[in-house]
Amino acid sequence: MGATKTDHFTERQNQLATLAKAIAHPARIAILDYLIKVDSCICGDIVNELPLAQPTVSQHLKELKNAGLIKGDIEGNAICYCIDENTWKQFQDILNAFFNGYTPNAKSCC
Amino acid sequence: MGATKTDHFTERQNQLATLAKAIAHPARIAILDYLIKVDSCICGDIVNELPLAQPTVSQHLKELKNAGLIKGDIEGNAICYCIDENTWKQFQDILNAFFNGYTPNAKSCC
DNA sequence: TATCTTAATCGTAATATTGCGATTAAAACA
DNA sequence: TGTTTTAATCGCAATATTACGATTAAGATA
Repeated sequence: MGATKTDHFTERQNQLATLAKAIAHPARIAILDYLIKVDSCICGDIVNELPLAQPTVSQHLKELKNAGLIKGDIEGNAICYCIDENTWKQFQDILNAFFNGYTPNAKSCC
Repeated sequence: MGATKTDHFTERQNQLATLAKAIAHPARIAILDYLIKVDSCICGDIVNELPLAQPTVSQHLKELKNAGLIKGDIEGNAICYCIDENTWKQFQDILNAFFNGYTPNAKSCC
């Protein structure tokens, strides 16, 4: 055990969970914060910004890329990362739909 | 290693990550979906709704309660859970602020 | 070509999460 | 009181995540 039973849940529930997981680490939030701040996406000085070693940052970048939140372009021997506009908006919509799905109800018991 | 280096990130970054982590599991999304659906929060039949054993569900409920997303009232020997309206709204605001913080920029390199 | 720079990948250790059987605690009920 | 119901907690096994040193691959540069 220890493995999530993804096949028993709906595709939407799994997607939402995966999406949340992608941003469920302060380093990944910090990376996204940085990419937003410097918006013309300077590359590997992300490593200088973060209190983490290069392989660790690389691993977090990979996860963000897998989630689709960022993309990277090769530029010489450096790599230039930035927010993926489309996925970003999509994520925002999915999360909004989820949170807007709840409307407080007076007859709730607690 | 293996432990997240929370102390090197800002409080906001950690809060956002913790928040995301709370909903980063399909079972927890499913629990929230269910609580939203039945809005007058029926209790432990959450277990019947989910493909998971009672202790597992109990553990997920505990995590959601820790995050503040749900609260529980004792009702006889059963316990009645429901969405915590205030935290829910707060989460929505925090996530919105994060996602709205990015505005697509033409001069992005990729 | 040899060297430097940049960033991915490999391998491994430490820790966290997920899941559940067994047990427990507390209230309901016979 | 003894039994049933409900849900938390304990203890453990399986797996996932986080972190990083060492290595590697590829382009830049001398």
